[in-house]
Amino acid sequence: MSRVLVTSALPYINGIKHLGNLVGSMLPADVYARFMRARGHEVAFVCATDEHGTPAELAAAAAGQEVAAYCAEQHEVQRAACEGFGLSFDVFGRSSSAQNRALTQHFAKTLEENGYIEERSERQVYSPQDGRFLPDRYVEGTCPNCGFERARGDQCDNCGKLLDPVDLIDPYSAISGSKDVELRETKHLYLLQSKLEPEVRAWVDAHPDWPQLTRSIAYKWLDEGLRDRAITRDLSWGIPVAYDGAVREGFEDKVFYVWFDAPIAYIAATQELDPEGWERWWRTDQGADETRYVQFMGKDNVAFHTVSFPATLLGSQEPWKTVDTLKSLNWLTWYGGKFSTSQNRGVFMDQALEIMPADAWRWYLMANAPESDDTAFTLEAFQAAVNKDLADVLGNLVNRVTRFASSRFDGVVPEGGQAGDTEEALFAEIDKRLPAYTEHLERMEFRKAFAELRAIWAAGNEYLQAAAPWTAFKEDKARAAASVRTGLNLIRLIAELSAPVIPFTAAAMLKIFGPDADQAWPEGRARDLLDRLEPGRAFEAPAVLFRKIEDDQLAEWAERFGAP
RNA sequence: GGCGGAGUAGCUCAGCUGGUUAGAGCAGCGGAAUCAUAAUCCGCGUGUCGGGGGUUCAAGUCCCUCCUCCGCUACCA
Repeated sequence: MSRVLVTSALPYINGIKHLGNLVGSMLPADVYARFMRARGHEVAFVCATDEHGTPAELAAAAAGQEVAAYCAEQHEVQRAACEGFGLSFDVFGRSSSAQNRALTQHFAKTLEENGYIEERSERQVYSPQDGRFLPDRYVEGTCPNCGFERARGDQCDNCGKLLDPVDLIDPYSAISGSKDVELRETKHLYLLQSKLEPEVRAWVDAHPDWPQLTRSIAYKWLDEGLRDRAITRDLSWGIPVAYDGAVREGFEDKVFYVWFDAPIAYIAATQELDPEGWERWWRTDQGADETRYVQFMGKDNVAFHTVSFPATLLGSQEPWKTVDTLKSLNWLTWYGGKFSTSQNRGVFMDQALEIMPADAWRWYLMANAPESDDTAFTLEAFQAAVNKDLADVLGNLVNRVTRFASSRFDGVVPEGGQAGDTEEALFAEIDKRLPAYTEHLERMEFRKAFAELRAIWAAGNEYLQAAAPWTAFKEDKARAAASVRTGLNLIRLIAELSAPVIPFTAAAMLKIFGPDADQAWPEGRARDLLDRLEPGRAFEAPAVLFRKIEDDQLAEWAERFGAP
């Protein structure tokens, strides 16, 4: 038993997330956190909404709301959706919390005291009509390279060329469309990452076990030379640039940059979770050196977690816990293209739960997680996975065993008979697959893990087919009793093994045998694991676990969600 | 443009440091069984391993080159 800190990349506040966001970090983190808990570890599973930045302000304005009210509302919407998906966060905080404000200001102050922060002046695009400075991508204009008329200030979407807003011909505000844009002088705090490069590099060097993708992204940044970066922005919504309650002179209309405060919210959310004991998760001098810290994120986020955030932590020269293991995932695509809110392409978390139970999504998404490459989501594949894997293989196994046992053995675990060759074959298979499954989960290789789990479900059907208690019942009742008892034990075992990925279903399966079922991760030999239910114990055949997806439903969804 | 990832059966993917006839699930075809959600189980895979060139006794696996997709490229988050 040890302590495991699990964080999921923070979902941005501007609206409910789609399935790709879900499987990109929050869902795999949940599966891992559940598995770690079952293994007996003390787990803190931490997430929060990432609430600052220009998009939040714009989304609030578009909704006609004050940004604080908008964020509060959207936080609740996202929290509810996560709960619906069974995401077992120990805390789902907010980057706008008081805790995060204090911590972010603390880090900035400490970094400055250590000589890693300085003020610099620069010129940025300002829009008088919008009354705000415009981030590069909110300035649009004609591309000087290809003539595309809606090129963004950071890059042209048409020819792909990297741009500077001042390069644009006829620039205008992407927010209001105003052509009245100008360059204005503004000063900001810069984090001198260049001075922290040796520390960050040494820290990355100390983690040779990271995945190739993760390491190569980190070294890419390091090898190019870490650049100093501005950690403040000209915005009103965010964490004030203040130390000890006093706003820094000249920074009255500025806040910390969202990417500076967002990862700090991992710590702040842990404080929300455990105001007294949070330090044992985060301070290596307070026990965190015995904590294993695992982060989940999409591939776009890797640099921030391997370079930027560590630079903040290391630069503080305080004993903060840094990440031990990173799991980065690729993208889930909508039929090979991008999920898109504005163009109504794809399924979003709230819609998903309207049409199918959480476990159906959880199973499909995790069994097909985009681990090695981007992966296409299709409704057809989803239908196949739900109908075949969940309804036919798993659901039907539970149904056939419990119904047969109920009708022939009066709803109690039958006694009599002994394990024979058929059972031995099952034991052998479980003894091979269960350790493989466990190992894959330990390594966070989810596709492999759930292929193994599915094989265990199938092994149940194979066993039943071979044991054929319906035949044995007629000539050798003891033999049938032994088979049914093994089958019932198998259902319990399968429930325990399936709980990290399909927790709702697993709970329903365990309930078959009463409310007191042990939920620890199964350890030991199949022979013993499949002989835990005492004969005579009553059980109740459950309702059908999974409803199938019919073709006409699929057609309706395809229409609704914009399937190509 | 630069860096990184990926391109394997109709679909979604495995294939470790090069070594017997390239695998799994789904879909498809044939059979068995009938406890069960017409659910299960068994059997069936001649694929230019993106194209081309090279190294080697031997390459999906190493090298070169070209093509396609994706991410990052530090002011979207």
